Amino acid sequence: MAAISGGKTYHHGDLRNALIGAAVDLACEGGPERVVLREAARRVGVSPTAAYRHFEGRCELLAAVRDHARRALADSMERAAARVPGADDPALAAEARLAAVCRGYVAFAVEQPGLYRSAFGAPRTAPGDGDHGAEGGTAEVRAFTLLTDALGAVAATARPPRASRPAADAAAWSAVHGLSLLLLEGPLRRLPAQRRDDVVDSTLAMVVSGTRNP
Amino acid sequence: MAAISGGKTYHHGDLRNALIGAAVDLACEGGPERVVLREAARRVGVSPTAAYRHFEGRCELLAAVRDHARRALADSMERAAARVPGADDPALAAEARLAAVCRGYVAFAVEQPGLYRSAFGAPRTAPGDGDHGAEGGTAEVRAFTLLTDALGAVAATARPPRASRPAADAAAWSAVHGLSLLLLEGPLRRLPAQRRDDVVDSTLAMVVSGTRNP
DNA sequence: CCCGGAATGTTCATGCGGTCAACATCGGGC
DNA sequence: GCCCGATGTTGACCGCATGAACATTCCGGG
Repeated sequence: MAAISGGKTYHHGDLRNALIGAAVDLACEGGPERVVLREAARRVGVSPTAAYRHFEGRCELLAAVRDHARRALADSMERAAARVPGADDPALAAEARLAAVCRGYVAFAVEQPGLYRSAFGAPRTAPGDGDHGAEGGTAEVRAFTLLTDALGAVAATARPPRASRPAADAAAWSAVHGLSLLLLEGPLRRLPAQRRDDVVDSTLAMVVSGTRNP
Repeated sequence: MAAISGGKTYHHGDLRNALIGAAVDLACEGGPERVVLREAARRVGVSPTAAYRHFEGRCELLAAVRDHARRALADSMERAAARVPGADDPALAAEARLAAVCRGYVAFAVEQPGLYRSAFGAPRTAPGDGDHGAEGGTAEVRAFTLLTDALGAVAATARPPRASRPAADAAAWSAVHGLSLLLLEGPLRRLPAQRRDDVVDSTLAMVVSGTRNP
């Protein structure tokens, strides 16, 4: 059995998930650099090296955290989008949804800084190790899919139907991602909440405007 | 004397700068996380703890690297701006300069990834230490000033002269910063060079468009 | 010209983290 | 009921940040 038996046995039963949980907590508390094998093991009440039975090493644990963080980010975006009331004008509705999705993105970054910072970034621990994990192209990041779809919907309703948006998706993503990081660890951190809203609004305006106009 | 005497004396003569130099090299090679006191000391040919006579600790060394990186970034932007030919139409000239400044920004990030990544980010080493160093507001980052000025020039030549750009500067900065990071360590890394240019163009178009339109 | 303190480096020691190898224990399949 | 493989544990090694005590050098009085 792999259940949660009360008494602590020699074998944990679900160490892998327990470690991931602890690692996620660590990431929430202090970002990816805080995710430390020994500490995660300590929290689970297991010896420092037990993790190696379930992960290649720290990198792989971080990768698990990263996946969790990406899922959580996408969830935040979907929740934000779900809250926007429908509109009659499809164009307006599309724009509202785009804005909501973006807000959900930034909101997650601001509310879960540690987790957000763990969501991206190549596995960069050893100096000369490319990432051997998966991560094919830009896909597989649901957050990106959500953004792209919302963007596509706006473009589809544009007055002169836009034909090619060569890389407009990436541009929009750049904006929200950059904004998030500037707010989190960049020079925009420690910005009074109200000014922060201004900045967010400005950026979203830029994104929407850039989507609507050629 | 504090010069570069040939024979190695007990006293180095200019250890501080030598260490900064080594640290900058390290940052170039592997980003901020590669900046390690012991390695820098090793490269300079000095004992591991000698650095403590010149820096509080690793954080302060990193701060020195960060300042260097920011200067280099701003230089890259200025160089890029200096290369754009003048135009007759002041509005077009302003837009061209804005684009050039942004390109200089992204170019630096792509050409000097390690250094670029060292240029921002709060000094985050110990879990619970806010940064005690300076870093007042958003100022003092010459790169930001360059961007803001270029942006202001575009806004000034806009057909309906824009009155308030509440935080449009930050929006533009978000775009270039986010783009840089996505290209560097985000899902846009390992993008073929040509597609990369598309993405850059798209983003700049969004920035300019957002500046021109309400 | 000589001396003593202040700078600047060095050595030694502590503690944390990643990772490996050898050993212990448990859980099932035969 | 026994044996093997999966899962944990101990112990050890190495690199790094950092602090304390000691060594060397420089420089400004006297």
